Amino acid sequence: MGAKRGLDAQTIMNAAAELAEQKGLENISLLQVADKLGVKSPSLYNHLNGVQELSIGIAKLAVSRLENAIRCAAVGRSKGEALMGIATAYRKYAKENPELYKAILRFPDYKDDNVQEAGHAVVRILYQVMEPYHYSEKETIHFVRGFRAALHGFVSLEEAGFFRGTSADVNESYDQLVDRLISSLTDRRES
Amino acid sequence: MGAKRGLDAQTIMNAAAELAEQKGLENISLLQVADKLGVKSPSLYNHLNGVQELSIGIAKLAVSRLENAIRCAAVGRSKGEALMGIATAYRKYAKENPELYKAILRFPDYKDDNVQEAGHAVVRILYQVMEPYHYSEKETIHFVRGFRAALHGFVSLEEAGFFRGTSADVNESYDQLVDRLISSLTDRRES
DNA sequence: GTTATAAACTAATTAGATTAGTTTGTCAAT
DNA sequence: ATTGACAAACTAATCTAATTAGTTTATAAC
Repeated sequence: MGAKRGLDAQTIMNAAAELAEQKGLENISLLQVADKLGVKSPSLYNHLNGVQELSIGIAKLAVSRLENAIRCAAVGRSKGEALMGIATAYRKYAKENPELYKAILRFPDYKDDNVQEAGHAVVRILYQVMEPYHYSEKETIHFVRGFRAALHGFVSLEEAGFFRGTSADVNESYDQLVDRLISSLTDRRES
Repeated sequence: MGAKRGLDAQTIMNAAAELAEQKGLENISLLQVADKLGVKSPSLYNHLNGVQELSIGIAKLAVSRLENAIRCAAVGRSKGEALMGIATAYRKYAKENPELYKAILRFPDYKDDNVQEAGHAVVRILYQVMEPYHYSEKETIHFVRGFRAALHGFVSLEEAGFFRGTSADVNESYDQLVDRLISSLTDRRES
């Protein structure tokens, strides 16, 4: 029977990512991924070493798509405008791919250089955008950490449903948060 | 055999929380919780309806402890000082209880009034602290959402290991972030 | 003391991950 | 064109975990 050579790791990751977005990150199994691909679950072991590698693969996929989205948002813009564009793209990505977005969080643990590398991609774009401000390296790092934390915190609390109780416009809350941080930057420059 | 009446839901949650902190939130099972309590896993079903209720229980526990920690941090302080105290206590809690902290995120989904209630506890303290600023209700909500998002985002990226690559002091990054937000508040008042 | 019941138990089913060992296409060298 | 090696699929089996059904037993109320 065995129809040969149908699969590779990338195909598996794509199928898994799609399944994750449909059924939730927690609810995917090798069994279901294999089903979706028309093979038996042990066959997947020819291309990956168990379910943890599946998680890593999904996380890499998620990060590289996020990186792409925010890179696009930054081109042709600078300083505050670029940061605002990145913030908007970041939240848009998280809203459109909530399960993939969650996958990003649970992965720097994996001590895989390749993965570490991917994890820094988002930050590297922010460093580039920060260049025109001429901050010191340390000051840049501090700001970028905070900025990214704010974006991540907001979108993940939003997705988790923490902002549902109150009526105030969530877009407005996000804009205000991002504005506060960007303003704190320009204020410093002008002082 | 059956030794009777040893358990209740609270005892189970406490054991589960302890186990979660030891072995990781993902790695706890009813089997292990039951073992730790000296019973068989089906016995747990007399006190809860499956593994999801265990998650809910752990989450409630985690939130109520967090609420307690930040409430203590706020007493006797006001405005910026109170917000800074809360920020410090928030991060301290997350660092000391990383697994419990993670549990908080995956729970507002559960449509349980009791849980929703607990989820708002942290925010309610922030509303109280904001009162002296005399912001409108909507403005208060916007700020509180952003503030909380920043705290959450920072501690969860930190715990996930996203700040490991660079050498800059992480405490300093956090202080700067919180300062930026608090300053943006007082600036507004003074304008 | 008897009895009802809650709380424990055992046994069995299901889903999932993983390993071992087997089969079968495909490709490359003859 | 044939064949032999290997990669990639397979089946079978094991293990862990959740969950359900049905049974037993301690205790509290009478």
